Amino acid sequence: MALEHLFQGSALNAVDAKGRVSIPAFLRGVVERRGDARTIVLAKHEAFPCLSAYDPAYAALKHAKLERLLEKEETTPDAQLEYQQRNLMAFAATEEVPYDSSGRILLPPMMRSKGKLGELALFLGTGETFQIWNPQLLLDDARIPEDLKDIARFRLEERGASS
Amino acid sequence: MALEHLFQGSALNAVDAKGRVSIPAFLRGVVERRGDARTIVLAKHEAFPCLSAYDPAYAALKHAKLERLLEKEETTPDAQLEYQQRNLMAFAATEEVPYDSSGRILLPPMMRSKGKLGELALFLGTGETFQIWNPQLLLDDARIPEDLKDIARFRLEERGASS
DNA sequence: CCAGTTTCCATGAATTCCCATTTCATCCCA
DNA sequence: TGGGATGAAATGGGAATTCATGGAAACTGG
Repeated sequence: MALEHLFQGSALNAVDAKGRVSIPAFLRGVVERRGDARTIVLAKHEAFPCLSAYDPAYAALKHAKLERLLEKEETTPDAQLEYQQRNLMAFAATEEVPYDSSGRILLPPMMRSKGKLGELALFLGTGETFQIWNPQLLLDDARIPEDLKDIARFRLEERGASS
Repeated sequence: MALEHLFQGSALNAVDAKGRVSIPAFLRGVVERRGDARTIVLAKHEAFPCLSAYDPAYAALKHAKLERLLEKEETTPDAQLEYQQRNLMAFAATEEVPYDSSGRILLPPMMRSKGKLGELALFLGTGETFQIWNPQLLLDDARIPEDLKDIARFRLEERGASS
């Protein structure tokens, strides 16, 4: 899977009282170049305490990949079950939300809770997808490289918050 | 990974009050021959106190290499985590910036801080990528060969600055 | 009619774009 | 050979646009 347009860079944006967040313009640019939707798909990240996000076109791609995998593999009960589970996670456990003309989404309460997001949302590009973190949780996570935490700290200072 | 066009040469350019720097024309030439983008990717260098820079096509190549590695490796939790970490460093810890018609980029504040760049930026071609240094830090680094420091000193004198 | 949403507009800051100036190397021609 | 003339590159400043974000207005279902 070689994608032309990759999510890259970092930004720290505010979540307002209504639960709105601006998706950084440089990430929106990638979403719109990959497909023409002004929509993103949100999911709980499978390993980290944050959200994983991507565009609908990428979701379709991932689905096609799963289908091909199923056809290749033996249709053992195990493989079938795993396929069902993955499909559930990929579609039932995600939410698709549009962003408005100013580039903001309304963070669905369930996702906000799943991602443990507070007043600040840290956006991190990771190539095929991007992540949305509560910056404090990232700083507290032992699995995150120190250089990346430095970036989070810089973004926090930039905004005038103390880490 | 055999690249046809390699970054080489050195130049010392000014960073203006708005944080803009001209990318030397001979480096821009390589960027545009490798792909057709007029953008460069900036990252903190992993060993030296400077920035590492390259073109988006090279970034995509590096990404594809990572993907292939993941597919080969066993999908142990360890391998998965390492993959996540590398992806974060490769994409979240970098910034892609376009250069304008006159060949200048706006140095993102975070990168300027990470690279400890002041009013002068020393560009050094290193083949697959190039580096951007604060010239004084290069002169102060014990790991840098004396001959290279001579080049830096020459560039500084050329410009009328004292080393 | 009210609470929760969604849409729309307002603003200040940041960033991009555009044009002017300068410097330097190269070229050309008297 | 000695000046210009030419062109590419780097740099400076200001105008125009975009972006993130706050708040008001309109809408909706109950």
